[in-house]
Amino acid sequence: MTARVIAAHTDPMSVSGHKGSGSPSGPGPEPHRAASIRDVARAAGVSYQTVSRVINDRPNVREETRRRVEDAIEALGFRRNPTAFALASGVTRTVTVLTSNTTLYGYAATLQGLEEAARAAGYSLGVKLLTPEDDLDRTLTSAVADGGGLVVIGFDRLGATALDHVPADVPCAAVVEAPPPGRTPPRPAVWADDREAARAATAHLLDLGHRTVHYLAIPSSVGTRHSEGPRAQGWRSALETAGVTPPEPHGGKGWDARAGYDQAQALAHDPAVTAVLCGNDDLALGVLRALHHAGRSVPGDVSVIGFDDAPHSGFVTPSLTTVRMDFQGLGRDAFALLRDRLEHAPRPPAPTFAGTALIVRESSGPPPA
Amino acid sequence: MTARVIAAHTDPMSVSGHKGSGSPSGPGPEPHRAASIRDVARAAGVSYQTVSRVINDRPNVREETRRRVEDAIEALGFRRNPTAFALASGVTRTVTVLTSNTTLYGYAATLQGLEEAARAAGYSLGVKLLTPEDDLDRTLTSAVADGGGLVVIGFDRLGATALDHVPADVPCAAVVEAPPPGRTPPRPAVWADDREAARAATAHLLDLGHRTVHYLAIPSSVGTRHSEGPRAQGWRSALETAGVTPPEPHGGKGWDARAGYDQAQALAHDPAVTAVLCGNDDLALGVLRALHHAGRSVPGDVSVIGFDDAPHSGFVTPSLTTVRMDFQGLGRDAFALLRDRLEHAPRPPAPTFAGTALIVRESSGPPPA
DNA sequence: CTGAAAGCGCTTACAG
DNA sequence: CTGAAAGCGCTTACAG
Repeated sequence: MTARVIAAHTDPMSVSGHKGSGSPSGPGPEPHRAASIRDVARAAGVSYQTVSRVINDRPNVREETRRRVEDAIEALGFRRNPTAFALASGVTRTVTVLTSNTTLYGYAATLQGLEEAARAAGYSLGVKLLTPEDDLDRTLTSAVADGGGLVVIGFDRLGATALDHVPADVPCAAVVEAPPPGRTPPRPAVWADDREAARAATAHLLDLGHRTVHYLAIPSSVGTRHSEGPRAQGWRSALETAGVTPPEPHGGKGWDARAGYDQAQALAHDPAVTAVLCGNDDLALGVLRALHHAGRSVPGDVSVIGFDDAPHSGFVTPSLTTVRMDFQGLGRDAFALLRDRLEHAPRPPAPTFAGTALIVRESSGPPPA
Repeated sequence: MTARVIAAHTDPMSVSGHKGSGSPSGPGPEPHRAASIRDVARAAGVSYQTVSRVINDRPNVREETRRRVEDAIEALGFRRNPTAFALASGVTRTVTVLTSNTTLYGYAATLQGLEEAARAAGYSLGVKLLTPEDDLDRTLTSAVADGGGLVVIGFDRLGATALDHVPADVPCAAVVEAPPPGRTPPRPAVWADDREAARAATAHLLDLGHRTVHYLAIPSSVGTRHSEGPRAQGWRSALETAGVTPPEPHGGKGWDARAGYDQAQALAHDPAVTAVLCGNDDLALGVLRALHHAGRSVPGDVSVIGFDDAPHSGFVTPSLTTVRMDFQGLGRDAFALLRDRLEHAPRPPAPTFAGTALIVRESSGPPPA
């Protein structure tokens, strides 16, 4: 019933504190001031500007001089101080991602794609959590002050709002739930074709013979009242195409299995319901559970389809028919967009095509006879 | 089947580039050089050192002067440049977390706890992913160069190895799988009592009447050959206490449901097996699935217990008996440890007691008669 | 209580 | 091809 904390105070001197030639305390390597550009210059017998040229791969350095400097760098274990670099050059190889969540599968996977791309490009990655209680402007200002660029994950309302508040002159890319409205998008952004994916999932159920399909929504980043998210739109459009009047959508109040369970009560107990499309897999798990408690079988009595293809969705029973998304690809693409913006790329980034795909498993089938 | 990328190049000027009084391009606010300490000083009619005093809450500033400076700060929207602050002061309010994973529940939740604590303390949080392919020393050097402190998530071998390689003079705290061996721990660290939790879970199964309990392991951060992780130890110890010879543990080759499914084949098809403790909930889901495919019911034929209590574990069928962990608490505590180290706290941090708890649900019950 | 100086580690012009 | 100067925005002593 306990978590333990143990503290070891082995080194009373802060490495970040100003150096003094303090006597080495205790065993181990003595606190070692990092070599600076001047130390390297001295060791190589050149001026420190020349060192700067070498570490920045600038031309106009004699081959032999360059070699001597490189040897000194190696010998002293020199690494350029990123803080000083940032201050002097005005360039920060940093990307800060703003997100309201880091544990839900879609968010976590997007974050991972972002991280991989950032690391590959030599960027550091920062994370700032968006919370309703927190002062949004404060969070944004502090993110901007950190330098570098911003990537906002705009899957939900909080993220979308944050995106709207990013000052126009701050380099920023976004991964969003749906294409921004209007012809001149305010920001570089990436998104998956959720609308089409939802349409295909709904059509799959209709093709199976269901007379209609109910929808349990995730909270959307776009208006809750007058408009709905792309997944809901795709569902609605598939029904309309088939000449079916869409029933009232459910949900919209949460993302997790508990929210799915709670919000599916009405659906689960309505014998007319034979097919439910869910805004994500967690919600679908909750629906499965509600159906179980209502004594209805899946897919015998009711078919259920999820969204996102979380790693465990193929291993629950019944395994979940769902839409596979490429969140990591979205993250990578968003980083690429930001980087182009940051580094003044001459050409606009090439469109990439990461896929969505309907994965049919056990939870969907024909309606009861 | 597509993800779309759209690029908007609304602002050709980089905000991070050196300012020039560039003509404002297009609509929107013109690129605005952030106010500096000198701008504030000018506006307030004082020297910039006085501004420095005010923003650092230093004494020895006349009340009226302070007020004038604060007004100027407000009027100009001044925010101290963190990069310059870091360079001049040698203090970086940044924590970089090193982790091999960001999507598995335990990692993601720990990260979230870290983020919350960091934000509350006014620290920025960076994330660096640890990969087997990557050069560990390079990753570490770059993390250290970013300044501030490190928190490494040492749940697995990669994390534990990284922790071992952190130079002794770098401020660092860790969240680890098990208490560090030896009496003088090398680093401030936090951990939960996994051993005791696994013991309790195993005892629960024994109390239910099972003759023995099998174990499906997660990969451990500690030696795979001569030693085993704390969860395995707790399981083993509970069996031994009950006078039962522990069977050979399974698993150790992966963390997710697929790994659980694959590694549970032998257990699932062995009629003598009536109880399985799993290293985490994902593994348990895979075991449930393997059992289902083998035609064995849970908990009728076999009881299954997981670890971690992931958010959906209560909503699968059968719902999972599992051990609830306080990963967020672990993250918060690790940050507190690091902060104390960074800010030279006089007192060692007080031990905190975050809980683990056995949550009994549907997947465990008495053995078949 | 307040100001003038020097410096953090680097870069970008500007000389030679 | 290489060096001396000025500056990034702030802080920490040091004067008054």
